[in-house]
Amino acid sequence: MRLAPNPNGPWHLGNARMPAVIGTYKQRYDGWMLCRFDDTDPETKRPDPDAYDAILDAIEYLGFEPDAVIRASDRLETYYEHARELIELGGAYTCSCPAAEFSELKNAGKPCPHRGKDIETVTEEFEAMVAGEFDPGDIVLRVRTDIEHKNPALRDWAAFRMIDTPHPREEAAGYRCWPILDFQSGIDDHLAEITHIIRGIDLQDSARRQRFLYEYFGWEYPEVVHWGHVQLDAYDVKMSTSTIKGLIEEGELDGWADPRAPTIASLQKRGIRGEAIVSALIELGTSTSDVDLAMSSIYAANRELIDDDTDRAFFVRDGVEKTVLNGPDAGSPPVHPDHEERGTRTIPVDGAVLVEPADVPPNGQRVWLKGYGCVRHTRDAFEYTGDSIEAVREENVPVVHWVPADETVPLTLRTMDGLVTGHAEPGLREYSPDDVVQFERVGFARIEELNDHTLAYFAHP
RNA sequence: GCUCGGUUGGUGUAGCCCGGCCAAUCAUGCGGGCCUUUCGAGCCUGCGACACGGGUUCAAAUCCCGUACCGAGCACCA
Repeated sequence: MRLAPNPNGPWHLGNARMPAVIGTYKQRYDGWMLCRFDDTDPETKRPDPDAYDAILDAIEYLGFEPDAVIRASDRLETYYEHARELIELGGAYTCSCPAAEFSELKNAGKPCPHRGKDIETVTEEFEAMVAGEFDPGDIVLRVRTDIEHKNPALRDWAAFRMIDTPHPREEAAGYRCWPILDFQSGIDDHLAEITHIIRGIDLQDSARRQRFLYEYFGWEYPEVVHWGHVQLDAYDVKMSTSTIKGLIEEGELDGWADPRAPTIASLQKRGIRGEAIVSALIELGTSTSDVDLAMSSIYAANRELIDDDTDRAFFVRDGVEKTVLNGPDAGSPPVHPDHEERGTRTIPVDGAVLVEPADVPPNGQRVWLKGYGCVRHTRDAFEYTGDSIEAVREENVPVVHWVPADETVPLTLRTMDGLVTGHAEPGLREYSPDDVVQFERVGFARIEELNDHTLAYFAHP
């Protein structure tokens, strides 16, 4: 199996489908998996030098490890060798038609004048291409298929073209004659002895084109599956590498890990496990129709993975301060409601607490401060009532979260919808960056920074 | 315009190849209830789909034809 990403930027969620599905097949059938960067376009889909490692990191985060990693831009000589061989086999010719002109002929099913060139001329011209003696647009090497093939997409397709823009990788910056994906990946898949290809529906005709190549060389084409496009709900930002890249450059997004961007990096920041992403992606299967991925299915998978061992904590948004009268000195809610053995956390109450505005009961009504006890809203304070828990069970007194007014951890929660400020309980200081906690009645969050200004990323409810 | 592919509940998916076991699976979502000192978890329960029209057949989600809608390719992008 192979993953063949174009390293033109860090990954979004759609790209994760490759390792998720292909890597899972590999694991299930004890296969072999190559990661090959198909970086043969230094211009239009120009590789981003940082993306190579970012993609490898993303694959690792998702829980997979390629058995080998190669870059197409290291392998130009191999492609040239095969092009020479193909020319010898009569399977390719150099063509200097302007693109528009060739397209017209092709659509009419008519061969262009260059199709009949002899092998010597073609070889000579191809070597001149390799030597960089042509300018972009002047000439291409075409694969001779069937100019009258009923599917115009398959007729005599281009295999190599000239590009003046140097490749961003220094090792490949000297090349001017670059193969087109259909040629490059076709050759590479065979040389790497790939038996199964899984990729996007946009490459359906690509497989048909490559079969012509395989026929010339007498090779057997791998099993191939094409899947449709994935769309996400819950995001305003389109899932497209170039769109996200553009928004970052314009300053609309704060980098690839901005929670508003549907990127792998952003989900990682939010403390969502790669495994959860994989399981949601696996659920999509490999149908050729387009599919909508509900973020809720990733959240559901993640919740199942982390709920049991994630500690609980209080985080009060936009806290309203209330003096507490006649109550105990501290509250002690459990660390995890389903695991008594993990004990309780102690939250001191020094005369006043902060609660969320919506949780302040009408005057005269009671509310249960979780892990502390029942208070009644009188005048402008919370008066401890000493009621037993029966007040909650029998009399429907609401249970709310709270933090002490004095000793808190000011915290900014970064969500998909922007920043939320508030205060977390003092015990949050005991955690470390990268820890995930569940803020009760708010949701799961991953701690990013824990110094003067504490920052956490919201994962999901 | 030419070519190729697709269409099962809100979403995803199983079933389709090899017609009957499908009054259509599972998950997620949403609603209700129970439980719970979280709006989390758990338990119970409800909602909701074979795109449409013909044909073949004793029998069609499944096979054939047509229509509609969606998508992909026809790049010197990947």
